[in-house]
Amino acid sequence: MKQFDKKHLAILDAATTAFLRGGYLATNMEQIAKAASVSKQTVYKHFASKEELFLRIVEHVTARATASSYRDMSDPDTVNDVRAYLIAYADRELAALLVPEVMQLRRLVISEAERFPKLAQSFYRNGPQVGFDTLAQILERFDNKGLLHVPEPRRSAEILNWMILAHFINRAMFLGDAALPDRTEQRQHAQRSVQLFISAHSHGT
Amino acid sequence: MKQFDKKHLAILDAATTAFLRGGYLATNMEQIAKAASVSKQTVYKHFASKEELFLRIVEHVTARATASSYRDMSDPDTVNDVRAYLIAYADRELAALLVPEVMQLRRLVISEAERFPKLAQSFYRNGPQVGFDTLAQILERFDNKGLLHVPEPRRSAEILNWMILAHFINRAMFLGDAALPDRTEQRQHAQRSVQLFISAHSHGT
DNA sequence: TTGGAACTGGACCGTCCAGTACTGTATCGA
DNA sequence: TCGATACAGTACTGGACGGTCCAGTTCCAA
Repeated sequence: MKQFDKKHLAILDAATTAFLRGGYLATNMEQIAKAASVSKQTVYKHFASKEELFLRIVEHVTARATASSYRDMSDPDTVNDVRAYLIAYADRELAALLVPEVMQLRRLVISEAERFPKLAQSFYRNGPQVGFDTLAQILERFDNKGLLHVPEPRRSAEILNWMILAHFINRAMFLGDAALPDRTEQRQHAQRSVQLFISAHSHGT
Repeated sequence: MKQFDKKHLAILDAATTAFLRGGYLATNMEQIAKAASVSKQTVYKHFASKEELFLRIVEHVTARATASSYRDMSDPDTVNDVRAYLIAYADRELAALLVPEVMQLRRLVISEAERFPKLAQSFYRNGPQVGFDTLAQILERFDNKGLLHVPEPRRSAEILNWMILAHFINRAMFLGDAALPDRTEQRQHAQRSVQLFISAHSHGT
């Protein structure tokens, strides 16, 4: 690996940590340079401005978080046990999203939603909305196969998605990452919320 | 009203607007002074520092928002129509919380959760947690009267609360206050989420 | 080995901002 | 009416920070 690329990554890394921790305004370019063991000039050689560096980083972290969440799920068409499938889905989502990095990213994007509205829109599209879409497709398949009664898959997906995630995410937004639930608590919550949803959407109720 | 109190209120007002709009760091004391038609000296006569002014304002707005939300609900013990009662509850909560002021306050507190952790904790206790408590009590009464089957009222309250609020709040966090739903959409959502909850918690399911 | 690109370290510029100091004026209670 | 207090307006201090500049050094490919 070239020296150039090494420094580039070091800067990205240091900037990611710094911005996620302190937000946009509270982070200064000298901190970043020092944390990357690099001179300020070098930072500006790689990134035209503080703003550009910030945008690149958010983009990067967003992509990483989304990718880790909605991957490797088995095809809902080959599934019979709806309950087990949805619990597995919920559990995976909780495990992927309830981590400090994603929580910090959320805080950061919300903080800067006024200053960088496009950034916030992009985050929402590539984050939560992907979750709704994925879940809506799954629910629609189950409805088609007669396994579940879901006349409005998109609405139901939005509600179910937040039944799974909202409490822990919101708690962490305010009380910090120390308030994030451990895996045991996550699994219990996955079961509870999916059970509630299925009870309401089984046929004959 | 004394001149002193008039200025005091003018400063509070101007600072509220400024901080809610731009956040802590992006707001400066001269803006506030000018917006309040007051000299900077006068601002510092009333509030020792930027930080103190900020804390007072958040406290003030939090109290106002909480008060407007959980008030004037009829006694759940005298109620027979659980569905209508919960829909009214949900609808009131949506109408009270899905307003720009509360959304801006949420963004602000989340932004500053690192810098002012006590503030964020206080917001969470006086906001969301009050909602959980209120709702948990209601559900417990209904369970006691045999109108609903809710073995874990606290957990159920957390889930129901976010079924009602999470989607719109999260959308507004990222897409801005223009994405807030109108009253019609709020009412529909109140019905949908309460209906889902009740379907799952009726006896015999 | 050599030439150019990348780099360091630090000085530097312009700007912004919290908080203070000072001068003169309006307000108000006794 | 008189004295104290609050006030406007403005200049100022001290420090932080984004971004630039420059002189000298290190790295690397040809």
